Amino acid sequence: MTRKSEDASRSTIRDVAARAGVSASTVSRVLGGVYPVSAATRTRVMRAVREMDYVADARAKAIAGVGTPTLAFVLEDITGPSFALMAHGVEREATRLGHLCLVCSTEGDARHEVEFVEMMRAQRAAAVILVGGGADTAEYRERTRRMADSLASAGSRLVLCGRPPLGPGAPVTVIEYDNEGGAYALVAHVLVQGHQRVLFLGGKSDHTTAQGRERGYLAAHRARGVEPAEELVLHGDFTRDSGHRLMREALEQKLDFTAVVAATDMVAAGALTALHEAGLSVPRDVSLAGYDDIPFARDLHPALTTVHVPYEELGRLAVRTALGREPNTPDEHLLLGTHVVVRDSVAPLKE
Amino acid sequence: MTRKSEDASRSTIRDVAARAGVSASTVSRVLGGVYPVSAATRTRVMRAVREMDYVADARAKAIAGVGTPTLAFVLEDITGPSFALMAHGVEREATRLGHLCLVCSTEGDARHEVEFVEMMRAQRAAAVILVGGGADTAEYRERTRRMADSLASAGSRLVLCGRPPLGPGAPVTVIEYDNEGGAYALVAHVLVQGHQRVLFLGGKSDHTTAQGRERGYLAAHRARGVEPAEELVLHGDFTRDSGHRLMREALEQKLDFTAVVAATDMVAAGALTALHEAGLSVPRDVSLAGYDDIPFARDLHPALTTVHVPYEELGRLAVRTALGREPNTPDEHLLLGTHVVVRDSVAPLKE
DNA sequence: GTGAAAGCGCTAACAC
DNA sequence: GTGTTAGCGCTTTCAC
Repeated sequence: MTRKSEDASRSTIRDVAARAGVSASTVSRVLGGVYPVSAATRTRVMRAVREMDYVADARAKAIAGVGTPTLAFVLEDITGPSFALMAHGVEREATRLGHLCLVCSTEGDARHEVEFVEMMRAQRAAAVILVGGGADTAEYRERTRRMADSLASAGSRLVLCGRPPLGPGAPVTVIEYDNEGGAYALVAHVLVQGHQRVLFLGGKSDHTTAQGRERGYLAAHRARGVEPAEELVLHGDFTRDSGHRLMREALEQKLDFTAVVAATDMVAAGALTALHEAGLSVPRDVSLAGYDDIPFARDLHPALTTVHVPYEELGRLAVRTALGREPNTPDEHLLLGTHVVVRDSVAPLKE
Repeated sequence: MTRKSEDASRSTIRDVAARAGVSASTVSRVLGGVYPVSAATRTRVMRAVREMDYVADARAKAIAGVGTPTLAFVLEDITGPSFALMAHGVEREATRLGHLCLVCSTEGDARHEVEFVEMMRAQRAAAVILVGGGADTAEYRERTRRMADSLASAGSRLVLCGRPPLGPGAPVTVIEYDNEGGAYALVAHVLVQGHQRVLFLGGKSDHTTAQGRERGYLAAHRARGVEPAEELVLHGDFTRDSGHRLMREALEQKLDFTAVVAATDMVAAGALTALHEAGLSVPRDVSLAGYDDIPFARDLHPALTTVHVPYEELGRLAVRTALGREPNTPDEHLLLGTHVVVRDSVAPLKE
C-alpha cells in the first residue's frame, strides 16, 4: 500500500478540513482535544488527518498561543563529561516538563554566547540556561546583566550554572556548587595522610571555578598551619592536555611534591598519564586526586579519589527553578553541596 | 541607567512602529536588511528598537516564510562519549549552516523516538538525524520507514547514523562507519601477536553495531584459519558496567584466554578495572583492546589500543548531506572508514 | 455542533 | 520611500 501520493509538504489544516468536508475550526477542535464535536465528524476528520499524515505546524500554534514551550541550554562544549552530564539532566527534566530543548555550543566564544541568547529570545524560549565558568570581569557582568535584563523583559529567564553571579538585583537565577568547600575537604583529606608538599594543577587564574578550587586548596593548607609553597600551584586549563603538560613540566623541573591535586578529573587523567610515562606509580610514589567525579574517574588506574559534583542533578534543578519562577523575580542563589569520594589514588605518605 | 520600564514581553513590531511613528512594514523593512529606507526613518526605527529591546518573534517569521531553519538530533543518551562527539559535530555544522539545533534523548525508548520525530515534523525541522544502533527487526524497519515517509512528505529528511539501513527506496540517508572492517583489523592485530584465545566482550546480540563488530571478530579468526571458541564470545551491552561484569564473570569461570577485545572503549574500561581488581596486569598478563577511540582511551593505563571512529566528522557529515539533499531523494548510503590505533594495551603473547 | 471571522506577529505584494 | 492590505497556519470568540 503506497503511503499517500499528494505532497503533504504543504498540507494545512484547511486541506484537512476540505477533505473531511468540514471547516478548519472543526478540525482544530477535534485535534485540540475535548471540545464537543459529534462522533461522526470526529471520525471523518480523524480519517482525513490520518490519510494526509497531517501534523499541525508547531510554530503556527505557538504564535496562536498554544505551542510547546522551549528551553535553551547553552554551554561551551558538549564533549566535556561534566557538561554532558548536565545537559542530560537538563534535557530529561525539560522534556519531563513538556518543553523542547535547544542546545548550543559556544566553543567558549562570548560573542557566540550573546548571539545565541538573542536567538533564544527571538524563539521566545521560556528560559535559557548558561553553563560553564569564566572570568568575572566588569565586561562579563555588564554583558550578562544585559542578557538577563532583556530575557526578563521578554518574559523569559536567565539561569547561570556554575558561573559568576551578577550583582544583586539582576533577574537571574544562579546555581552553583561548592568549589571551595569541595577542594578544601579534598585537600584536607590529602594533608591528613601526611603529605606536606602537594602540587596543585589549577585552571585559568581568572576562571571563577578554578579560583574557587584554588582557594579551597589554600584554605585547607592554612587550616593546618602550613603555608602552601608558591611554586606548587600551577595554572593551565581544565583539559586533559593541560594536566598532561603541567605534570610533565613539574616533573622536568624536579619540583618537590608527594601528592598532586588536579582542578578537574580531566586534568587528573592527563597528569596520571604523564606520571605513568615518567615511570612513577600512583599512589605508591605520588598520590593524585581530581575534581568532578566524572564517570571515568573510577576506571582510571588507580581509581581516582575526587570530589563528587552532582552535575546531572544540577541540570535538572536548573530547569526546575527556571521554569518555576515568575519572570521578573530578582536574583536567587542556590549552592549545591559536594563531597569527596575516596578511592585508591591517594595513599598515606610513607617516609 | 535603568533599562526600559515598559514590559517588552509583549513588545510587537507594531509597538515599535508606533513608537517610531511609522508603519509596521517600515520597521520590518529596516530590520529586514537592505530594502531602501530613508536614513532618517531608519535611525528613528533603530532607536525605537533599541529602546524597547525588540527582537522579532522567530516563530512568526518562520510561519511567514523567513525563519531560521531547524535541525533535530535525536540520540539515546548524550552522556555517552561517542554520542557526545557526534552531537558536537552535528551542532557545529548545523550552526555553521545557519540552523538551530534541537536535541532529544530517547533514553533508548522507541516510543519516545517516534514521539520526538513527530514533534520535529511539527516544528518543520529541515532534517532529523537519528543516531545509535539497535535491533534490525521488521518492527524497526516498519516504524522507521513510516518516520522516513512522513518526514519526506513534509519536505524534511531522515538521516540514520550508525543504525540499520531500511530496505531500498526509503527516503532516508544512512551514514555508517565500518564496524566489521574495524573489528577485523583490530582482531587481526591481536592475533598477529600470537594470541589464540581472545575473549570477545560484545554488545546485545541483536544490536547491529554489536553484530558488525562481532562479525569482524569472527572473520579475522577464520581468515587465519582458527575457529573461534564459542564460549569466548560474551554478550552484554555497551556500558562500562557491562564490561566490568562480563570480565569478572569470565575470570570467575576461569575462562581460558590471553587477550580480550571489547565491543566499545567503555566496555574495555570496565573490563580493565575488573582485570586490575583481579590483580592481573595489562598487557603483561592479558592483552586488551577496545573500539571507538573515545578521548579517554589514551588515559587508561595502559593506553588502550582501539579502533578509531570519526564520530565528530560523522556528525558533521550527517548534517551536511541531510541539508544538501532534495527532500524526496531515495536512499543514499555512506560508509566511513575506521582504522586501528595501536597503543599499549596489546602485547605479543609470551609463552 | 459547527462555521465565519478576527487575531496571533510577521513579511511581501501592491498601491501611492 | 512608505503605508495599506493580504496572507502565512493556527486558535478562538461569536453567531447560528
